[in-house]
Amino acid sequence: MEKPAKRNAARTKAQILKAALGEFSEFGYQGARIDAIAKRANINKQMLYHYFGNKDDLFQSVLEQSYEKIRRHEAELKLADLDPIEAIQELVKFGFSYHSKNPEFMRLLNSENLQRAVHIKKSDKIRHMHKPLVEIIASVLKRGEADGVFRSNIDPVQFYITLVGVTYFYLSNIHTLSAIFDQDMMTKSAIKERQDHCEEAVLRLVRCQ
Amino acid sequence: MEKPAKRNAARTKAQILKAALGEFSEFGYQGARIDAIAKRANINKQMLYHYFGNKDDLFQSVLEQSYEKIRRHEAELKLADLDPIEAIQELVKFGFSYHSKNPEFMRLLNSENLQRAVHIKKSDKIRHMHKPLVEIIASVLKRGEADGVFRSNIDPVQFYITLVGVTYFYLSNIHTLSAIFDQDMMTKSAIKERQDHCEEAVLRLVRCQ
Amino acid sequence: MEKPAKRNAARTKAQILKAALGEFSEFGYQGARIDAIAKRANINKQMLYHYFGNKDDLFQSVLEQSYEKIRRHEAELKLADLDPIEAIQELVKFGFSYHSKNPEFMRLLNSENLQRAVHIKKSDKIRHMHKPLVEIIASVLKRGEADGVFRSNIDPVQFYITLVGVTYFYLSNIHTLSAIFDQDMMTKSAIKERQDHCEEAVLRLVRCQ
Amino acid sequence: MEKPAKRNAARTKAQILKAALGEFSEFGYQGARIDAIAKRANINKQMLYHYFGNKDDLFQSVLEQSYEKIRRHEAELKLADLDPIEAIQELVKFGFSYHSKNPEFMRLLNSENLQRAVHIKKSDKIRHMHKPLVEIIASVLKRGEADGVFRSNIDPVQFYITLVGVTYFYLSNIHTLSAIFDQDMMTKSAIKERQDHCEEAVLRLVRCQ
DNA sequence: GATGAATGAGTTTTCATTCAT
DNA sequence: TATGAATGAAAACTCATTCAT
Repeated sequence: MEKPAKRNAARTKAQILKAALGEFSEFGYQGARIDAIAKRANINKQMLYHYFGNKDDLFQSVLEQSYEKIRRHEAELKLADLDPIEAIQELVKFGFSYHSKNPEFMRLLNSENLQRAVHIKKSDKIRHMHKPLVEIIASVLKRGEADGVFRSNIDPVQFYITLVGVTYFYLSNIHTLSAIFDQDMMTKSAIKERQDHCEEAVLRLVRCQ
Repeated sequence: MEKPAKRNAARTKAQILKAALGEFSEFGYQGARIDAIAKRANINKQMLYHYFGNKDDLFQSVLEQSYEKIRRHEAELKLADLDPIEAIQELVKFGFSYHSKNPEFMRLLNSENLQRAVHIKKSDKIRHMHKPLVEIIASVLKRGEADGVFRSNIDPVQFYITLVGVTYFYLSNIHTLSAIFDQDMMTKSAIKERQDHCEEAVLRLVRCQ
Repeated sequence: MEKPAKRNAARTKAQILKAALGEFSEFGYQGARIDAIAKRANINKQMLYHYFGNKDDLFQSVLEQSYEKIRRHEAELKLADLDPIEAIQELVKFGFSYHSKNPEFMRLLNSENLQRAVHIKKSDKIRHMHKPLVEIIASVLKRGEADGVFRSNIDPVQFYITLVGVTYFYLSNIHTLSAIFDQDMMTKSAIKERQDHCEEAVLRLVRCQ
Repeated sequence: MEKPAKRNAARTKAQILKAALGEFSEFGYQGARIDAIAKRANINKQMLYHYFGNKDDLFQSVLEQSYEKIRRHEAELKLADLDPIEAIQELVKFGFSYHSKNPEFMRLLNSENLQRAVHIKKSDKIRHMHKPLVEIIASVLKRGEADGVFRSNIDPVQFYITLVGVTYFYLSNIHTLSAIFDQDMMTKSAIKERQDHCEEAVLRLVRCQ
């Protein structure tokens, strides 16, 4: 016998978050519709307000959840167990595969930048999520330096932004890039080619000589 | 003597485009308000529809104008007159200064990517604007290779995307980056630091060894 | 005790339909105003969109309801119980009294013809409403023929169109006819005179000799 | 050598009237657009206001011209030269052929009835156009009575309305009738069948016994 | 006589949010 | 916890008409 679908706060909330992620990432904050989210979540609109306050707070929750997810996946890379070069390669690979498989996150950030990061700024959760990441990067760079394979004095934040910039920019702007360069950049081979290029660029950035 | 403010189609159109650029870049396509554009342009709303059809077409016109502008500025760099290394440095510098001074363009692209490049895809103008750019880049890379300072077989499109990625990504995502890394990335010194980092990264990408 | 005026979907829908019938018939589809309908219905405009979709669909609903009503009234005439001559007289009488008392229906049809029947064509409901009517007419004609009072081979659809034509045309075009013939055709006596004339015309059409 | 297209009041007016007839009859008074009329007429919108005042007055002008045209054609039938039966047949035939070839007039009247004949009521021209018509009909009926082929005391206005009703109603409501009876009533054979039926109906109405 | 730029009020439709049950 | 009816403000877009040249 099926459990009754009623009165299950946790599931309702999860449904709403999932639906909201879909809607927000598809249309951006401004283009997303509360009605559409409710329909996607198969719940009553009022539930959404009950659990999440309003559209802004809901967006913030979605963003928090999404940041948590990517940071968790990054943490699972176990970069500390890899030698520095491999760790960098792993990071590039991860950037491509994660954003390819989860393009919603890029689109969420896209929208959030358009909104000048209002939601992130309000979220203590998100703002305290990134120190570990910087520390992990810093430690990889340190180890590489110690091993004599990486240059010294590479700023981990700058490096991270470059790493993400080369990979993420391609994927997040893939629509405009495909259009202006008149080539489909979403094909598997195009993405593979790009990934190789990025690996090259990032390694050359850190390596000695 | 004041020129009469009335009955001047060219000026009206220019006012509308300018106002639309401001509004669209500030709030994105979805967040922009036709009423607000009309008010900014100090014209009657109907004029906007008269000259530009509708919100979509207006956005497209703004985008076309903006692409024209940046490509025109790029063309004025006279990269052919510089030696290859200098040309690359000039490109990095240009990327920073142009987008710093004209952040509207990045925000327009941001919005356009959220819309999956619908407007660019409709615009023949834009789609035929980029061949010259690729050719210029290719020629710089060729010259560097001939001079023995650049590696061979660097794809100009890949290179360009990387070049833009490292510079543009920082500036276009500056709000979220500032928030998550809890540092103000919009200060002059932060931008200078980033620019140096980018120059380093891009040169290392193309240089031999 | 008063029933509470709030939160009653059925009543709200009925109010909207009634108000829409009034507005559409008074001004035609194009002349009708959604705002005016909402005001007449004493409801919020959005309710109208919530329940009926848009102006077109609302018009269609009004039309369906109106067709249902007249066909229901026709069915209640119990023509099968009358002898053929009386049945015909009853039909003429009905045509006059119904359209006199419910001029909205004529005006709706007037508007719908101006729109080339777009709404009817979209409505399966309406298109399946008329077979019974034709069958009833056909059976009256058959009985009259069997009784030897009516001519043979009268097409029921042609006959029905003529029947309606002579009665309905007078009432539906009463404004232009009154104006061009410079007589008030809306007086009781004028309508009575017209009705007698129609009865004469229709009976002469079907009778033997 | 071509005459210059400029500064020709008569032609401009004629173009406007023709365009207005097209637009008004296609969409009705309310649905017609001044802009569209100007475009159809290939003239400047202001010309329309210059020559015809406003939308209402323009509609009235179109209506007057259209009534003039049909009355002129009717007058040319030379019914006085025909024997009464033939004259009646001629009238039926005329009704069909005229409205088939000039459906704009019906649509104009359709719209005008929706507007409760406001324009006709304002037009002295139209209101004085119909006496001759009634007189011609009356004279045909008189002659038929004198010849012993028509009944006596047939009211010419009633008769005329019936005559028009049976023919015009079919054509003016052809869209709704086709839809509800699910047959294409616009085919040549359908119109021929209807015309025969109408002739039968009208003759039976006037003939003795 | 002719042009087309300009206007203000209005039209349909949408949206985030709240209320009653 | 859940439902869906109800709201008011605002969104994009349109229209008849007038003004400046």
